[in-house]
Amino acid sequence: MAVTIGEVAKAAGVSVSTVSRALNTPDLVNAVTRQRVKDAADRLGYAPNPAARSLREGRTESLGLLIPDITNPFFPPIFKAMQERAKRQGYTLLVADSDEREADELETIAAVSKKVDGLVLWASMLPEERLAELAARMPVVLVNRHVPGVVEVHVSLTDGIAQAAEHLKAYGHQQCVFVDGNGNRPDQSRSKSIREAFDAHGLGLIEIGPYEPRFETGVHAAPLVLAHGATAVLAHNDLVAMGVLHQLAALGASVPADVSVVGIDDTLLASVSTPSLTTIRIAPDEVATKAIDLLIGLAHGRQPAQPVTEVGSRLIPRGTTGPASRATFARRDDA
Amino acid sequence: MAVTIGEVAKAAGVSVSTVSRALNTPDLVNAVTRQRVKDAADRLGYAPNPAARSLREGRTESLGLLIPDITNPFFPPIFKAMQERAKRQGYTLLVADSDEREADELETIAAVSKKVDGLVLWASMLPEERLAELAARMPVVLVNRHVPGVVEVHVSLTDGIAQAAEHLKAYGHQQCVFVDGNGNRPDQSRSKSIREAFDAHGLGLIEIGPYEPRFETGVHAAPLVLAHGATAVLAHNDLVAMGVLHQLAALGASVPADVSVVGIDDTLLASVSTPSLTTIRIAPDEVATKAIDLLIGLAHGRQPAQPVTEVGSRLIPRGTTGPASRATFARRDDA
DNA sequence: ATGAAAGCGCTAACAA
DNA sequence: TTGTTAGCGCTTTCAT
Repeated sequence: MAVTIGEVAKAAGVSVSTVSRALNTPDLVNAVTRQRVKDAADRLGYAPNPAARSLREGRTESLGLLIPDITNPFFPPIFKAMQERAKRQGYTLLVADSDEREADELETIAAVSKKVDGLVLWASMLPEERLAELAARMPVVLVNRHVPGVVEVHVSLTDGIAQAAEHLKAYGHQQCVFVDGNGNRPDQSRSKSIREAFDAHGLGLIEIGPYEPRFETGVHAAPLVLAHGATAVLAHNDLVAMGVLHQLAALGASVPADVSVVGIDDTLLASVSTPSLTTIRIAPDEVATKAIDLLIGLAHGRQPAQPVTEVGSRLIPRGTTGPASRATFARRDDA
Repeated sequence: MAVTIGEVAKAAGVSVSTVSRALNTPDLVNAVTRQRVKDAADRLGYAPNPAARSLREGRTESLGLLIPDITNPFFPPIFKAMQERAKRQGYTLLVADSDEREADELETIAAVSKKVDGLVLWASMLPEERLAELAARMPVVLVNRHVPGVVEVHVSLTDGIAQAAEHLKAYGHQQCVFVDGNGNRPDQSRSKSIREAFDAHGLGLIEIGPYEPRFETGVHAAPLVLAHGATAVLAHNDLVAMGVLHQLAALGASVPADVSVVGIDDTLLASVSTPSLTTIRIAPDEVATKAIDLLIGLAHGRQPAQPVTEVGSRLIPRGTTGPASRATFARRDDA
């Protein structure tokens, strides 16, 4: 067992309460005693036992983050930023991956909830009532789910999508395809805001899906894009976009000469693809900071003024978008 | 505060020790009492307070995993597999990202070590003595670091590299470039085993680097590959390989017709690239399982028979490797 | 300014 | 088979 407060007390020739005070509320102890205690603590390599402290205080100084799938390259930067932010405020961040399965998510929450002071639930699969219940029992911040009365950070793609529409319009595109990869996840369909933005810019939009947000979805979608005679594709996310790029190449269509492609998320995939992928970026640091700050606030009993915090997005133009081809690939094929 | 063992005891009309026993060592209590206790516990939604249990038991039922950078797509599957494995044995896995900075790593270890029963340190940046010290104080499993006497899982690229050499040889390649992206990380240079394997197969090998393991390293390396007249590249990892692919395309060289490219790690990048990337795979589940099992063993006082456990690798042939071009790209350029 | 002691929730002696 | 109780390490009254 490690060194305890009692041993420090003995070494410094004071009582345990003095040690506790010297370390936690230094103003309450005489300067020389304080120094003596601190020296002893350093010398012995004392560190408070978090379990004892938690038991006494009823707080763990830890936060939990539940995400659907850490292998989705969208999440690691988020986690990293949250961990950073939490650490700066003296909290440890505990991540858990729910694998997008409701049962696993429940199990994980059960296992983790008692070990943390609050939870960030990202795109939870749980039904609304369950989330409401949970939020009534402990501090909870939802991301990309909406439950009335529960604190939420809402990642809005509106700006990024509008910019994408404008970008494609400026390049002369007229007919686009949106590859929906939302499956049947709650509260997250991107379809509506995309339709609105494209309508507003007078761009033709064909939606296909919903499918699962996988590479193969993009592969599947690519020939449909050509068949529809569209010159641009907006994919559900970067991974799907990569599938589109892959299959367009296999079909002999070049990007962006024949077809322009836009992703969503600005993951590592976007920057390493060839050509590099035009995509819509949500500032991971901003979401992370807001969610963590809100959660720590809740853990300290501070309810935010607004239950919903918005985080914006923007287009990152890269190499997969360009002028619309005069003849669509399909028609050119006929020639 | 949540429901305690005392409340369950009262509800069931028994003492707290009976509740504890009914839940932890059911054989020690009368069947009907046991049932009564369990019912009461369920009804009240009782879950033991982990802080109290930890304090009492001296164990946390948590494990820590320290990795250099979670945004490296190599790690998420590892984490996921470890979390899975740990969960199955009743442990919570706590990941922390050290950002490849020794100071951060130390700080993180300080923050986390008291909250867990043991640590998996992946490619730690700490000096050997520090690791030895730490391992003397608590259960530690090293991955990709070697410190005498400390339990270690060693990921061996030997098999995968040998298969890559054989694969390239069979395709008629004669001159290859290895892009070293190891920087100055301890114990992890891939150079030696690569040289040995290529020598053994009579393949010419030019090493460039060491650089940092980044996309830009691959971009930088691509023209050098052509300048050396090589027809194949083995990159430090998939990310570097992606850089090579990107820049080869920019230089007008096609893959695999002009140059074959092999990565290492078999990350998501490899499967989504165009063409898909031939790479060397280390089974993430195997490393994860071994490391976690070893660590849990140590936490229970079981020293492994062998301090070092080996995990192998194998080549995953995909679309970036093919027959060597008769004329190298550089020479063809002269024509 | 400092010390003594209670008590957070739990498990495991020890008693009965 | 069950109950009583000590004690894990810590913070915080309450005294002094």
